Amino acid sequence: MDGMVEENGTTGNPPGDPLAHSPGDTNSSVVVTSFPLLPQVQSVIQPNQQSVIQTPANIQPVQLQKGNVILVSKPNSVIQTTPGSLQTLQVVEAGSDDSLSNDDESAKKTRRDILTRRPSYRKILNDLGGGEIAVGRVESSSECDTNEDSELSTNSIPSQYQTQTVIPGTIQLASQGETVQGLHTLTMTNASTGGAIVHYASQGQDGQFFVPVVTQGGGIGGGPIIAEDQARKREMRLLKNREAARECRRKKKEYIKCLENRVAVLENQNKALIDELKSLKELYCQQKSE
DNA sequence: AGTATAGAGCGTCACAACCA
DNA sequence: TGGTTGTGACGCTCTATACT
Repeated sequence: MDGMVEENGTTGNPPGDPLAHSPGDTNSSVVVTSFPLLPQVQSVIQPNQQSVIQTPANIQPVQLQKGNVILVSKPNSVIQTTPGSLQTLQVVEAGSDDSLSNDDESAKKTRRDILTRRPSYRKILNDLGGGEIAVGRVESSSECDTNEDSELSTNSIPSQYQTQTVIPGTIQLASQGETVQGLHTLTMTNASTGGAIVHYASQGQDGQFFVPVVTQGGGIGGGPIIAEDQARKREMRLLKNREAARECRRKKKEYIKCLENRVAVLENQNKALIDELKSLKELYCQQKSE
């Protein structure tokens, strides 16, 4: 059932989850409740079981009216979704104006998604076809788009980074609106070692780096072919590492969220135990005075 | 309005661990 | 032993916010 919040005992954590529960843990005291607005969700957390609220990836919003409480009294309990899709749990007062703030959040997110990062100079160069851009021969921006063999399509170049030729051997990357993002200049000069020195200049940072050039039609001894193969391998390695880094960061964030959830659970449990101790003390004092 | 700063995200590099 | 993968570290860019 889509969006159903189901009680799940000890199977809620993926293998290797650092927050995995120990099956021998039997502490439990308090039960929780049902969700009045969601008839299909009842008794989601039961006593004497490790408490995990687990949902499929496409969780539906769960709305609690004021006064309802999710009380997790089992040590190490967490509230989680399917692996890789941890959602933020936001508890707002039902019927209050705060619930409308979700629109602002989504609008902010949409705005952030629209705004794209400015690619690095190396990425720009790779997108442009690397060293295959002939020095002094670039006559129009469409020249760069003819590199059909490139694994990275030039279509990925944001429209605001379209190129224009100013002088032979020089490529200027002008932002849309001319001066919104500043002007970046790539100047390529010949190098005696079969490559090109690329000088780049932009706001606040100038420098240069070497780009090997593969001549069209091959060369003597297959050297350019090897260079092309190495460049391709490097590109593949970078691409894989890029994705690996992305995945690694996603896992790290997920792990941190798990830790934060665990802190919240433990704090709630601590508070509940303190309250219980307090009430037991009062009861004891009453009985003693009688 | 302009500037400084913090925080977040990203790409890349280096390195260790793992595997065939 | 060479290739692959995961992750920490570093630098860069961008955005939001505070301050002047």
